[in-house]
Amino acid sequence: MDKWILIDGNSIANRAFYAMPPLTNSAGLYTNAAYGFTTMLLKLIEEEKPTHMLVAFDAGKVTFRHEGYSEYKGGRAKTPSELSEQFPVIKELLSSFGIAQFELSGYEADDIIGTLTKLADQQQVSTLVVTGDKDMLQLASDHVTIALTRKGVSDVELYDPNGIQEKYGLTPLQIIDLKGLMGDASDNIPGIPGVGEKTALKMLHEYGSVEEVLNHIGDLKGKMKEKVEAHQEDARMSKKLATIFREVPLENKAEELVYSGYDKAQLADMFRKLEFKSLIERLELPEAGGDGSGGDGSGAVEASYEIVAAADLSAADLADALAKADSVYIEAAGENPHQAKLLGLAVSAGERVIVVTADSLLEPASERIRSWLEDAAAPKRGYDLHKAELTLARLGIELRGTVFDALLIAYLLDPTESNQTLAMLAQRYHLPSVPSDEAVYGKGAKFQVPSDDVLARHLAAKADSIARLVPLQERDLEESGMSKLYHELEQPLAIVLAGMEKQGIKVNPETLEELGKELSLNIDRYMSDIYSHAGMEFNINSPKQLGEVLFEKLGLPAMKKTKTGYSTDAEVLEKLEPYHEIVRLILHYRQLSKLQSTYVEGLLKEIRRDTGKVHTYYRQTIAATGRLSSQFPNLQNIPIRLEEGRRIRKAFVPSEPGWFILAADYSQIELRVLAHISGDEKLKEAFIQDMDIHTKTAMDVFGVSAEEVDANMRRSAKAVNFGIVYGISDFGLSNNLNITRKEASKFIEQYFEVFQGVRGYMDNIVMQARRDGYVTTLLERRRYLPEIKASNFNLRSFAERTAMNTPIQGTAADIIKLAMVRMDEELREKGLRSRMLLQVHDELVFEVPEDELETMKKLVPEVMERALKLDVPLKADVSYGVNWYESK
DNA sequence: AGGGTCACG
DNA sequence: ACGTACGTGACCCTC
Repeated sequence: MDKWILIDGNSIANRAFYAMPPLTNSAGLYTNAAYGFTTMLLKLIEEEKPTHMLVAFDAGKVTFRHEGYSEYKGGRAKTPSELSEQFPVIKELLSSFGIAQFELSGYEADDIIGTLTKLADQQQVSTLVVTGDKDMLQLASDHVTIALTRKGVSDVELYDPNGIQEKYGLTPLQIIDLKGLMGDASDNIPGIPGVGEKTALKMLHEYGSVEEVLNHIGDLKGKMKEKVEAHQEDARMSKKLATIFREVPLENKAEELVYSGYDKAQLADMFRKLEFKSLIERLELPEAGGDGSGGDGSGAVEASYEIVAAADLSAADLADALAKADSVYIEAAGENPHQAKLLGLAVSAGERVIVVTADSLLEPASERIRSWLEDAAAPKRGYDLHKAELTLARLGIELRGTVFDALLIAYLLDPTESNQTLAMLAQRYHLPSVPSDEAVYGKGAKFQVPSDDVLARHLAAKADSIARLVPLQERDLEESGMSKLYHELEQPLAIVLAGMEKQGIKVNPETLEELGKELSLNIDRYMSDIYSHAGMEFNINSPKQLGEVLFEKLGLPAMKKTKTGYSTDAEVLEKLEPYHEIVRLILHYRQLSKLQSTYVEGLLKEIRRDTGKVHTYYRQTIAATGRLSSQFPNLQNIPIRLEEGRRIRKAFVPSEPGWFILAADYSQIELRVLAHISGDEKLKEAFIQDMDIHTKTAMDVFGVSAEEVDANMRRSAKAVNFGIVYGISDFGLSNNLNITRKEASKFIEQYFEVFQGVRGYMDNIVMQARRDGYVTTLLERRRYLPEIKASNFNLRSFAERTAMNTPIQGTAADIIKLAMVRMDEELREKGLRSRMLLQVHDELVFEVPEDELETMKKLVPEVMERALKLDVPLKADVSYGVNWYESK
């Protein structure tokens, strides 16, 4: 069975270019579009196993479309040189792959592909068209499926005629009419001004085609009638322009499409030239160049070190090596450091890397290494030493003297990058390549510890890589002004966090089990009620089955769709409540089963048999804003908003008899931070006078006195305040308050009238982000926002909101981190027995002996409030009780 | 493995 | 016109 894949080269190159970070090879050549294109090709070849492949490109600047309409594609921004220089590279890549490429002067890629799909239809060959251009949907048929790139390049959404019908309610050919009515700004196709997708779809559902819409102008009303009347010609021409020409003279070129696989060696050469190291690995292609000498012209430094087993060194040699250690790498298998198995460690010292396996580390002979790890005066430069500290702690080894952590620094340098592995860092800094963990260990069920030899080499490569990273990352940290943030905040915090995690918090299983029994009874009751209302049994937990019951069997109106079907989330269900009794039951069922599965059963599984405690793992290098995250279990999302769930907190108790749980949380920290960074006088004044901020906002926005603010006004003001912190949009606010966009827009305008300093901040920070490419917090934490310059409205708007939100959320994160480091010092210095256990973004939780209650009630808020001096006071409220629930 | 949903700040 | 509020993690289902 033949399978054709036809790729819109220009469209995919564009997508890849904007989806990938601005990657260059060491010669300075931009390679990001080529890289994205390549990953997509590899994926298509692997998954689709095509027998024929073609990449079509647009040729030249003028096509037949310009004959009737010279403005076609006018006003389009020039292709940036960083992209255009990659087209020859991409074409060369395609040759290496052995994939055919066409371009024909006077025609666009669409037309070539359109012509070939016509052929595919005639010959009934299953064909996949890959593009980022929605226009191409018009080519879909029984044999032709369109893969539209969604996010990035490799992620595509498939459309056949049924899919198009589902999504738009149109046939493939009507896609042309859609464009005819709404136009396309990127191709400078005018359409009818004022008609967007929504209006166009409505018209087409009613009349079927552009021509029929024009025949029924009489039925239209008001402004819309005038516009359609005035732009009839535009609509007709737009339809013509949007029609893909399917008669390109290609003669018998179809034979050239045959694809018979790529030549590994040839492709490897190309990948080496472009320095696609991870792809070379992925193909299991031989690594670049010979070892040591020669080089491959990539400019990468060659690794050269001797790997020595610690056991083979004399005591004197080992002591000598440890004294001049450049770096250490400690390997643990498993994601959860409270359970991870230590595999071994490697210390890089000059020309040698000393390797110790996990087993031998615990033997008496390794005493010298253990004491080195515990020696606070011996500096450790490593990678993810927070995790290492926890893993070692379970073996009775206390890691001390951390001065440099490549992971933590990589995170500060780019907190949005999720792949901060040493393999990736080595590549980014053009260091000798480090194999990926996946390549060495396998992943998932296939995970396997390799032979001692292979393991030693892997650990050595990592330790060596860290040693090489030290000067480079230190330079970058200094250049970006984050040295102080690292040395005085993040690194000390890592130690404090590890202490909290090792301590753990006691959870009473009986309390949870009791709650679980009660939940079980109720869940069963709701289940049978739901079944009887539905008239059948089904899996309520399955959104798919639930959707079918609600929207097909019971015929409730579907409000929202997801990628895979009907949306049944709480927002939708709440709107459906009046239609059917079952909806309320489902909402309750969902609430209860969430509590049962995640918080009763989930938490019970995490309680350590021996200590009765749960030990979370705070991750310091995940959140893009600088916040912490919490895993295994997540103790930052324990229920509180609803009473039923809040009762879970009764299970969190002190670990010593007679002690108390004490919790302190910042009041309105984000809005206080906003008052400070925006300098807004009104907002500052509100906090200086310690007013209820939402009431105050309502007073100012609605122009009423405190007594006149009713519950509804306060609720609106609260939503506006939230919106402000998130980077407000009228759409978001309207959604939240269930009001029209117009009304939301008016609210926002009124807010900005009053809080002009806030408006100034919002405008300013977006400009700043555009100018610098990043935004910062008060402590100089940085977040890059490359998409702030995107031409795609969505991407750009997202980046703009992020620019507004990150300095606020990030500064709040800075502040509580400062408070934690200070608090840890205070507890130590004052010799208090109280322990800091948890952080929940704006809240700190302690366990406190009774005789320290008075001290802590004063000390904790004081430390939190003095963590950083702002133009407005910080405020922390404190409370305590016999469990977390009671400390409210 | 990825999507949907929902818990928190 | 474009279609979203900012930041996370866990559980369940589906493929």
